[in-house]
Amino acid sequence: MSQTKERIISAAIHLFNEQGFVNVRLQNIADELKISVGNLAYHFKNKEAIVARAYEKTGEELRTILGSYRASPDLRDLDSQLDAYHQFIKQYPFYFIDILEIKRNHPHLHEDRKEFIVKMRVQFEKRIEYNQSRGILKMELDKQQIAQLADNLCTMVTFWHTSQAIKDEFDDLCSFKCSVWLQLLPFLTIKGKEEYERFIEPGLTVI
Amino acid sequence: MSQTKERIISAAIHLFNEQGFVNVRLQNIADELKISVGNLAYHFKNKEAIVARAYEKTGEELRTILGSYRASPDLRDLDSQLDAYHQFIKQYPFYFIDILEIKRNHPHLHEDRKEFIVKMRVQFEKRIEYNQSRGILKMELDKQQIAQLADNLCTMVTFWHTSQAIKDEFDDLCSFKCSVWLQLLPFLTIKGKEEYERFIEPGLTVI
DNA sequence: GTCTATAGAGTGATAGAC
DNA sequence: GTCTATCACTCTATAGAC
Repeated sequence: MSQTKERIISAAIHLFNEQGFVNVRLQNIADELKISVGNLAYHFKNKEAIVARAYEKTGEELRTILGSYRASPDLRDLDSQLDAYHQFIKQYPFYFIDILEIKRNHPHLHEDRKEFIVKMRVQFEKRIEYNQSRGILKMELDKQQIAQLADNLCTMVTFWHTSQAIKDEFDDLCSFKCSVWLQLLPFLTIKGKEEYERFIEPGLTVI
Repeated sequence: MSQTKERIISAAIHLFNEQGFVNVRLQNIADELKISVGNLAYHFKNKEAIVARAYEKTGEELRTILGSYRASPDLRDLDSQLDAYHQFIKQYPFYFIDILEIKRNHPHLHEDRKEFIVKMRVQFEKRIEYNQSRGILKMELDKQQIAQLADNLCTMVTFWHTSQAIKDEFDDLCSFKCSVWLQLLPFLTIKGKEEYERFIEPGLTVI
């Protein structure tokens, strides 16, 4: 991909992050790069192509994060993944705003998102089950509850940025981890609490 | 307020719920009512006035729900409030989409939302503390964790609809309650579990 | 109160010169 | 590859007849 093309996507993502892609005009992108709208048209057929490429790029990042899942995902491994998710959220907040706009007007991109969310949920489920089998998480959680918990975790990852934005609060890592970990902490066994305290940097007291 | 004016708001809300207020044209509202756009202009100065009135109306509903908070909010009382929140979410989903759009372009309406969310969070905190003092919720939760938990509950109420919409799932009451209750169940004491099982209709097994 | 007609301000896409 | 100019379209707001 040509350098200008790259720069266009980069500028577009930057603006999408701030205003949502619906509110970004081709003119805005052109201004940001000090090029003309006509030049934009040379590199991308239309606005949709720009949006699609931006989503493609974020998709690649997400795939990387989801691909880093290991066979033995202990608590520290989960915590690392949360770091990765947080970095992603900070870098591509636009992926989490205008979600329903994407669903309505770019069904293909929405399908991709759905796939990502399913994968994310399945990973959370596997993590929970694996850590149950290790005696790290309580066994009282049944299948249905594990699915529900994994679902809640996905919801938190997906909407945490917007939730912070409403409150005019920053996307800081600690706050993100607290939101996520609080949902898991009460299910830790004694052994689980030990592992958590040993490996995870403090921020939230173990319950 | 005149009957036509009421009908306009009603139609507007109906369309906002489906497409988000940004995507609803004055023409759409007029078509829905089989009146002209010019007539719309007679009743409302501009589109913003329609949006503002729609939000005003939802605000009144929210105020009612938040106002039903009682001095002794046991688990059953919380469960009733969840019923009310769910009904609200089903009736006014538009309140939960385009949130950032409102923030950008209608700061005044956004301030109202922020106030509501603060009140909701404070109520959740009070509920948690009250039920701790009753021996229904474990005392291990400290101030910071209570605040975090209340915050997570608000996030769930705010984004549950959108979360369901992404998955093409319906806004059914049971699913909503499961999402919320799962965050509280692990903190129930023995006594708390008894009260939960006694009063709350099953759906999620007590942990 | 309700209508038609139109002004006026974008916005995306395209043609064609350099 | 990059630019200017312009077209075609959408949407809100307004004027004025009935």
